Amino acid sequence: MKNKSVPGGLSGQNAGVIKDAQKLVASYPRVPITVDCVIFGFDDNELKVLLIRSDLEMFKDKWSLLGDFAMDNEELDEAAYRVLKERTGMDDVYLEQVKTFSHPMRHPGGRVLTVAYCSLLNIEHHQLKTIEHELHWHSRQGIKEMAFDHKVILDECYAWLQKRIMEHPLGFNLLPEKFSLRELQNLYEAILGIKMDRRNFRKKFFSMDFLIDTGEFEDDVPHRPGKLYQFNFQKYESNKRRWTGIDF
Amino acid sequence: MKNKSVPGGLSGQNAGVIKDAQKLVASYPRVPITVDCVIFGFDDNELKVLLIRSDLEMFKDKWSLLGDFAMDNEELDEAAYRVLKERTGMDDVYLEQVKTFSHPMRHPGGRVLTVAYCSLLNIEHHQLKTIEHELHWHSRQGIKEMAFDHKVILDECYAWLQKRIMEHPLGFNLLPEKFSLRELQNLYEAILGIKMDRRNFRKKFFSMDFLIDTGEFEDDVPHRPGKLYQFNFQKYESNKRRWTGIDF
DNA sequence: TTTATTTGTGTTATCCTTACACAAAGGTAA
DNA sequence: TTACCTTTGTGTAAGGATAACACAAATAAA
Repeated sequence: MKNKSVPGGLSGQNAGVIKDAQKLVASYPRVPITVDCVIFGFDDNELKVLLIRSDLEMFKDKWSLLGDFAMDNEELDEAAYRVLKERTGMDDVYLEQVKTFSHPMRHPGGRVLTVAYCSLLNIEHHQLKTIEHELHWHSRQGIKEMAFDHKVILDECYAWLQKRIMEHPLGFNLLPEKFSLRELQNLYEAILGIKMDRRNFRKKFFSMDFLIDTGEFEDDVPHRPGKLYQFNFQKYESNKRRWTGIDF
Repeated sequence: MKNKSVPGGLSGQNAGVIKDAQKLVASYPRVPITVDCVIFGFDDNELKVLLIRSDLEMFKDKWSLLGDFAMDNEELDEAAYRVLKERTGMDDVYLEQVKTFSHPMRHPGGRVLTVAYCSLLNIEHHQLKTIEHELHWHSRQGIKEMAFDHKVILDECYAWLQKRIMEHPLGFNLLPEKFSLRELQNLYEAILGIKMDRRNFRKKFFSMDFLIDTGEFEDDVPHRPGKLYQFNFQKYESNKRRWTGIDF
C-alpha cells in the first residue's frame, strides 16, 4: 500500500533523498481543479444566492453555482475573485474559502476537485448581466435540487455563514452602505432563521461601538423613519474583542 | 432598484449546451494534489506535532508535515486517513479538513495544491516507527522553520485548534481514556496559552454533564491523588447545546 | 511525625442576557 | 384636520453566567 519505501532516512545519510523536485512532482497524479462561489445577497428580507444554469446538457434543468476551473499558476483565491469579477463585475466583495470537495463521482465528466468559496455582496450595487446563462438571484429557501453536488456545497456554505455571522460582522457586507437597525435585524433574522428581541438587538449593537450615526433618516417608509447608520470596519478591526469562556 | 429572483423553473434557450462532460473535464488544466496532516498530540503538558524529515534534498535540514499525494479516485478525507494509518498505525483518530493551500510557488517542483487536515491523537496509544524518516513528536512552540509552506499550514491549524477546542470537546481526543481534571486543565492551558482558575474550570466542566466519574484515582503522584474521569462522547453528541448571542 | 504539594469545595460581586411597555414620529385614510 | 396605524426609540428588573477568591483533607517524601 505504501508508495515510498525509503530505508533509513537519518540526517547524515543520503539514501532515499530526492534531488529533482520537478521530477517528483511530475510523477504525481493530476486532477482538474475548479472553484465554486456561493454568492449570497440580501433583498426583500430574504437571503438570496446567485445561480446560473449549468453548461452541461445532463443538468440542463438544474441550477448551478458560479464556478470555473483554476488556471495555470493561479492561486485559488485569485480564481474565485476572477469568477466574481467576470460574473458580477465586482471586485470589492467579501470572499472566504470554505471547504474543498473531492468525491470522485461528484462530476459526471470524471474526477474534478472543487474548492468552495463563500462571498457576500450588496445586491443594490450591481446590475447583473442576467441574459448570460440566466444568471439570477434565488431565494435560498426555495432551492431544492442543483447540478453536481452543488446543493451540498450551498448547504455547507449556509451553515458556515450562520456561524460566521455570529462571530464576525460579515453581515454588513450584504447591506447597503447606510442602513437602519431594522434592516440589520431583518438580515440577522433571515440568516439565522430566528426572531430576536428588538430592544436587546439594538442594545447589543450599540454596545459594540462601531455603528456610525449618519444623522440621516429613512425615506419612503409609511411610518416613523429610523436613523441610518454606517458600519465602521476599521474601528471593528482595531477593537476586536478577545474572547474567553468555553462554549460547549 | 430591486432585483427579482426567479421561481423554480428554467426558461429560455439552449445555446452553448455541452453534451460531452468527459471531454469538458479533459480540457481542464490538471494539478497534482496532496494532503498534509497536522497531527497534534499532548504529552508532558505540551502540545506536540508529529513531523518527519523531508524527502527533498533541498529541504534536508527542515522538518515537514506528514503528507502524500491523493491517489486516483481517492477522496481527500480517505487520503488523509490513509496517511495517518500508514504513519501511526491508527485509524480511530479525530480528523478534520482545515484549509486548502494553492500558492503556485509553494512547492519547488512546480505547482502542487495541498489540502490541510488537522488530526488529534492520544500519544500513549501508539508506538511510532521513529526510524523511518525520523518520525518524531516536536513541541509546537519550538518549531520555527519548516519545509515548503508547512509552517504556515501548521500555524493555521493551530489557530483552528484553539478556536475549535472552545466550541467542541475535541481536546478529549488528545487525552488518555481516563484522565484527571488537572490533566484536562493542563491541556486547555497549553493549547490556549492562558492560565485558568482551577475552581471555575471544574465548575464549568461539571456543569456540562458528560464527565463520567470512573471511581478510580490517580496513581504514582507525589500528592493527594485526583479522581479519574472518562468523557461521554455519546451524551455530548445528543445534548449539544444550542447557542445564541452575538459574539463580536 | 512533620512538611510539601495538590485535591476538592462554596460564596459573593459583577457582568451579560432576557423579558417586557409606552410615548413619539410620520404616513394614510376618512 | 383629525383619527388611526405602524414602527421607532428608550429603561428596568430578574435570572443566569462568569470571575475572583481561601481553607481543610489526602497523600508522598523527608
